[in-house]
Amino acid sequence: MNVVTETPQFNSQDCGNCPIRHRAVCSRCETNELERLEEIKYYRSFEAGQTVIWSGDRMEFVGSVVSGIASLTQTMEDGRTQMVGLLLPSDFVGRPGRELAAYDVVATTDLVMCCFRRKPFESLMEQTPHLAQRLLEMTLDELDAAREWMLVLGRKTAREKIASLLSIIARRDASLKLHADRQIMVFDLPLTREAMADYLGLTLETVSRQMSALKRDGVIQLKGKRHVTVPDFARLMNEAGDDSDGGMAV
Amino acid sequence: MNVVTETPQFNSQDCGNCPIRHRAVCSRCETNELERLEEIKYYRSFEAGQTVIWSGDRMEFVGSVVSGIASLTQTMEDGRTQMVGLLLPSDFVGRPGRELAAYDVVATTDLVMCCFRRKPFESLMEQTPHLAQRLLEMTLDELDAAREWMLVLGRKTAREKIASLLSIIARRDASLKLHADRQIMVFDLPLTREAMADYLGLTLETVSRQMSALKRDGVIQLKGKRHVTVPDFARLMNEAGDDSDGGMAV
DNA sequence: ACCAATCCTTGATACAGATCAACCGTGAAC
DNA sequence: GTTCACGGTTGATCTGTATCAAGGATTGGT
Repeated sequence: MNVVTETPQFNSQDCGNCPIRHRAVCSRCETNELERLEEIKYYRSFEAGQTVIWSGDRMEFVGSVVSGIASLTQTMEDGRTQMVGLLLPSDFVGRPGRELAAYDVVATTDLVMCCFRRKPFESLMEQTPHLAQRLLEMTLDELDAAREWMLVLGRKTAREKIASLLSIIARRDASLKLHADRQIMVFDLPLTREAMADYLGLTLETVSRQMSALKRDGVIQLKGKRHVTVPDFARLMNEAGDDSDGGMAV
Repeated sequence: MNVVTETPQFNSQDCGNCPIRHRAVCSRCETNELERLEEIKYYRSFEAGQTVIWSGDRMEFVGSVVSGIASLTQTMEDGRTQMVGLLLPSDFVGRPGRELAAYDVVATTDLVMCCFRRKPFESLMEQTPHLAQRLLEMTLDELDAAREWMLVLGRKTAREKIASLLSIIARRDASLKLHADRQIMVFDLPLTREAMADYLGLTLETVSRQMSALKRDGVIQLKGKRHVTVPDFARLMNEAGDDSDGGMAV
């Protein structure tokens, strides 16, 4: 348990990002349910690189990412690792009903999480039907993301994999400008080359080479190692092997 | 819509396999809810190779596999395909709230599905909290399976991939004998070499070669192309690169 | 009995990405 | 100011899997 601070540095209003609470504030919630959710809520902060929870640890909480980025990682005995999920703000962590964590959760940037103690959360879920419905929606979205990623891992080339990852991060993180008829996107990569490799099922050398190739070919521009400009988002999508309309699975 | 028969060849009692109905028959269900579930239920049969639904089609139903095996498949414009899910008996198909199918669903063997018309199922779900809770559990299990598969696709060798697939099928399908201290498992492969390749992110030639190699090395025995005997399940698990205890993510 | 269609196996060769290795740039510690 | 650690780049070479190609086994149709 690598807790750095447990300072409640947000008040209730700041938690709009949290899909659980956000959804809880709805016409169907009775006041006391909302209060009970507040009672079991607390914040935790982590520094980049810290492990939030180890696979096999007892899960004392569920919660969602308020700010920063975390990753879900699986590791084989011989050290091969595969990132199985990227947790961006508003993503949910933890599984109601599960005692032990199945994956390592690592903060890849400084991270703030909105947590709920698991046991009381579970009982609240039984009494508050729309909590389960909301979690179901979120879980189905995650399942879609995982399946989309299976196509990336199983069938795409290294170059397509990189482009796929960049377009996912751009879609969720980038500041966007419209320029003539192109979408220009600018963002900071929250991942090291090694973390990108672990997500993409590649080595860090291959990631580095393909990043250089995409830069050379004008698909992206790099300032430093991490600051990325995508001059034409449709081109990036095309490099990723996806439909140019940028549509997600519907 | 490749419906072959819509004959209700099962009566209510036969549907014990269906997790939705199974769960519906519980102390918390009021009789009229159960009756409403019966009203919107119907069976559909498919022959091996038939497409249950195409990606992009309107989803008229959700449901679960009663017998046989189906696969969820994604295809890129250039024809590369990746299987993103294997649907075994009791697995759920379809997403409440989604209008259009995101994946092709194909019967890989003769298949019987227990279906519920989607719209009424959705309203029933809103009124019957434990249906959403049950679906949440099932979806979380699928998410775990998808993430386990991401490790297979991203980091395992061809030989390990084959062993992983065989052990998954063996765990769910095989008849099991205990012999001395070994677990002997016998089952029929429900997939062609090509379907295995699509699941594993390989070519069918590589699948064939690795099957031959596993046979040569005594990890499996083959009678014909499809009938598989695993003389020592722990050995197969070891070949898959997993813990020898055979445990799933918990 | 023959043919055609599937599904599968095996061999030869090509190539994408892994591996091994050297080196660069930056920022923190002393 | 030097050193060290870390993240990143690039080059040379190796190798696992894809690709291309030929042919075998089984099944069903005529």
